[in-house]
Amino acid sequence: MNKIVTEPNRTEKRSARTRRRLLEAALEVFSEYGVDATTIDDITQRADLGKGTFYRYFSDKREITTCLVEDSMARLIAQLNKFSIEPKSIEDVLEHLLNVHYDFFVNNSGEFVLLFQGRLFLKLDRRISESMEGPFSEYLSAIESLLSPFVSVKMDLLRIRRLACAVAGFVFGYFSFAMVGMDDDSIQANLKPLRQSFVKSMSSFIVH
Amino acid sequence: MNKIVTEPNRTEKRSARTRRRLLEAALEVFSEYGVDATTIDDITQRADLGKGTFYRYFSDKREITTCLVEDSMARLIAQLNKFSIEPKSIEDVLEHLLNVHYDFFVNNSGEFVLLFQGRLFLKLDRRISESMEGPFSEYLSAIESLLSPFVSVKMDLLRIRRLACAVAGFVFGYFSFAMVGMDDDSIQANLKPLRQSFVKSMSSFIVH
DNA sequence: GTCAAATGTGACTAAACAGTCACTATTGAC
DNA sequence: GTCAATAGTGACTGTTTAGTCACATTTGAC
Repeated sequence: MNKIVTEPNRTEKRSARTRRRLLEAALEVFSEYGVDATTIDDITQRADLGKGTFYRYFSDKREITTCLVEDSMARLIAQLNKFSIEPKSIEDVLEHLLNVHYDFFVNNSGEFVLLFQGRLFLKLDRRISESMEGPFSEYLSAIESLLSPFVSVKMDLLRIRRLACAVAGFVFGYFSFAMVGMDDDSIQANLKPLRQSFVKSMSSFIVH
Repeated sequence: MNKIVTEPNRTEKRSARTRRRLLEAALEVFSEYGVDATTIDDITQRADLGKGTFYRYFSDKREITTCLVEDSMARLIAQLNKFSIEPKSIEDVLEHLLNVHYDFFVNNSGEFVLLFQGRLFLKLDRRISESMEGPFSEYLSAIESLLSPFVSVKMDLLRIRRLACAVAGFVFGYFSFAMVGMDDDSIQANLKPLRQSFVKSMSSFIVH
């Protein structure tokens, strides 16, 4: 048998690079103007490509948005599953959850608007959102998996899902308010003590 | 001097009613499709009025959005300033804050999308958001006023504003996640214990 | 080099939408 | 009732944007 995966040639490299440029440009303009307000021309102009090139890679704005959301979610979930030290308690897990979210959005601030709007629009614009149930569902499942080893078997799945909602809601909501009118240092200085308090609240909520 | 405020005649009543119908219709479609995705035709069709009628009362979508936001904010702030019992401690105030937000969004779920998107879009679509700095600023000030009698004089304004951001962020963020896939009873049953924990965290954050 | 296959392009068409305006309907004053 | 003033209307125009396609450019095979 010949090798199935061949070395990518120049054409394939160019194609992959163009696709990447489109995705990067879309993320940029989405975070500047918002997903809804962004046009295809905004994306191709930012990417310094012709408009026709966009339609060679994506059928419409919904599709590129879905790609970006899935990619962002996959990276966020990967971070959630990567521990620097093995968690010993539910407090460790919660600290980890908040740390990962914080780091993720500080290092990828563009993703914040994308994921947050995507989530909020679930019940709004069906055209874009239907294809996003998947990634967000996986996201909540990932949080559930992290928590489940530390909660009693008696605790039902609904309760864990609710906790996942609360953690995610706290982080997203706090960021959405803090990011307006606060510099990075302020956010960090402020979130730290709140985070500790929040971990304690959440823990006591779980253990009931 | 004659009375300045005369009894409204039929024409004035009709005019007021039409304006109200437009505002109600706009709130409905905003919460269904999102503010950005809504067109003027969506609003007038929902209100069962001609398109021209819209432009008789509002210059564009930005203006009717601003009206709705200001109105919602005024009612939310009024609720914040109305206590059933005099607060005796910072815990009482925080409980009150969370209760008011909860009741407000349960009874006016359409407003949730409006205020939340409005807030989030502050840094996105300048065309709509610039006129909203005011209401949201007043909102944060209202929260500050409630808290200030109970915090030490040493506590700076920035810290209070941050707490206001955290409270608002928590409530908005939690709702945004909880409202998808949770019925009203679930939200209520779930938010209550979380709310108590959150009040304790916040209190300790304030007293340092 | 030649030719074929793939990628890139922007002028073009079609559709959606904002905003206008000459007209109709309703109301108030008499 | 008449007339004037105000409210309501939807077909119309101009603008913006999505999506297409005939052509240009780049690459791979030979």
